[in-house]
Formats: sequence, structure tokens, C-alpha cells
Amino acid sequence: MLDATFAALADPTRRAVLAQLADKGEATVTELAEPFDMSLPGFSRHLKVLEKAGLIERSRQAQFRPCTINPEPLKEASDWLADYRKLWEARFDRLDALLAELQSDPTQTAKEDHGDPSK
Amino acid sequence: MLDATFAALADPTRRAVLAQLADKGEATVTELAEPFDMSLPGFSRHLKVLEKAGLIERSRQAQFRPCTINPEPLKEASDWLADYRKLWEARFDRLDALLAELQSDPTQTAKEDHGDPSK
DNA sequence: ATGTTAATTAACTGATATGCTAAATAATTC
DNA sequence: GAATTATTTAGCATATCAGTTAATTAACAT
Repeated sequence: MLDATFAALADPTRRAVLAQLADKGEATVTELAEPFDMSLPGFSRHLKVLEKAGLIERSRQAQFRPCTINPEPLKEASDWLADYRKLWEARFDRLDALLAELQSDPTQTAKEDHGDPSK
Repeated sequence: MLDATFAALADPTRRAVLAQLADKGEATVTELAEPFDMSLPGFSRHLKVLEKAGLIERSRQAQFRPCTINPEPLKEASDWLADYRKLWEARFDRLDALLAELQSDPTQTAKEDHGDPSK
């Protein structure tokens, strides 16, 4: 699921669509496509990617197919990032500490903390 | 930048590499590749994707090229997603309200709240 | 029925992604 | 300097992506 979510978010057009939907709540295909310099079929495929990733949902009203955001996958992606963020930040702090240590005593390298790559 | 970041995160192998690095802090290519059923050249290209996206950095120690995480792009991605947090937090409230409304008066659907698409 | 509007599917192109094996580079060790 | 270890590049196959135009479906309006 994360695969499809991140892949969908990798395109600026698709991210902009989500931004529009976050703003408007609901919008039709042509309405969403308007800001982009792209053929409608081309744009339609972007929506399909978003839909397959579960990021948008489409209903039917007459000829229109109004789209809405489904934030679930965004939450999942955000949670994934949040889980690792703490670890990364902790690492980063440790790295800072390491650098400080190295500056004060250049002969004493930090193999104890990070493991020896040649091991 | 977000493009490359999200694209890099769209692959489970690459996410797992970041997870490993979050855990270990630093690791060599073969060490990182070990859990995966994949040729080393194939794996090396994944690292290249991560590096191009700025998610990892590589140094040199003898024949080894130890990798570390660079959390900057992850922070960017995380920040982008955070803008939508209100959306998924608000969603269930709105859905509850809508369902209650529909139960009390099934003919009156929720068009007023979201704008008329045919306009 | 006919035409109009909204949106998608079909069919094609060119670019990029992912995987492989085999060969090359780079540093180490004997 | 020859062999070993770590890693990347080259070259190739296949698949998916992003975009196009032309044709199609679906619903509405007259």
C-alpha cells in the first residue's frame, strides 16, 4: 500500500490535485484539470493513479464524476515517516556528538559507536 | 525535490534500507544488501536512487563505501504530509455528521457543504 | 432522435525503472 | 605483482510511466 501511495505522491501534478481537493473538498475532473497544461486524457490517468492508490474517491452525479480526497493512505505514509523520524533525528544528534568528540580528540575515532564496516 | 524523495520511498527495498540505516547508523553496501534476494549490482542501483534523492550519503573507507542517512529530504516529505493532517483528523467527524444527517432525512444529501459540481 | 458536455478507453510513442550477467575499477593483502 | 574483496559500470531485456490524438461511452438537453 505504501508503495502505491508514495509512487502517487512522486508526481507534482498529482500532489497539486490533492492540494486542490484539500481546499475544495470536492471537484469534478475538468475543474481539477483546469490549472494544468495537459490533455484531459493525460490528466485522467493521473486521477486513476490517485484512485488506485486509494488517495481519492470518485462518485457519479449526472455526467460528472466528482472527486474527494481519502486521507487514509496519507496518514499511513505520514505515520511511516514519523516512525523513522525519531530514529533519524536521534542518529543525527549522535553524529553531532561524534563530530564534537572527534574535534576535541582526533585520534580517537568512533568505531565503538557505529561498528566496524570491515567486520 | 519532493518528486525524487517520494519516488525513492515508493520501493520497499529502499524503505527497508532506510530502516536498516536508522537502526545501524552506518553500514556498508554488502551489509545492507544481505537481507535481500537480489544481485549486488541490482541493489547498488537502489542505493544510487537513494543517493540521488539525497536520502543517503556515501563516504569511503578502504574498499568500503559506508552509507548514512541524510534526514533532510525526509523532513521535507514529512512536512508536506503534515499539511494534510487536519484532513484525516477531521474526516471521521464529518463522516459521522453526514451519516447522522442522512438518517434523519435521507432525501437531503450533502451538496451544500461541498459546492455544486455542475456549476 | 440529435447534439452537447463530461470523462474514459484505445492505440501509439518515447522515456525511465528494475532486474539480470559479465566485465571493470579500486583498495587490500599476501 | 597476483589474488582477494567491495563495489560500480556496461550492456541487455522487459515493464511501467507519461504524454499525445482519435474514438467511445454516458448522461443530459432540446
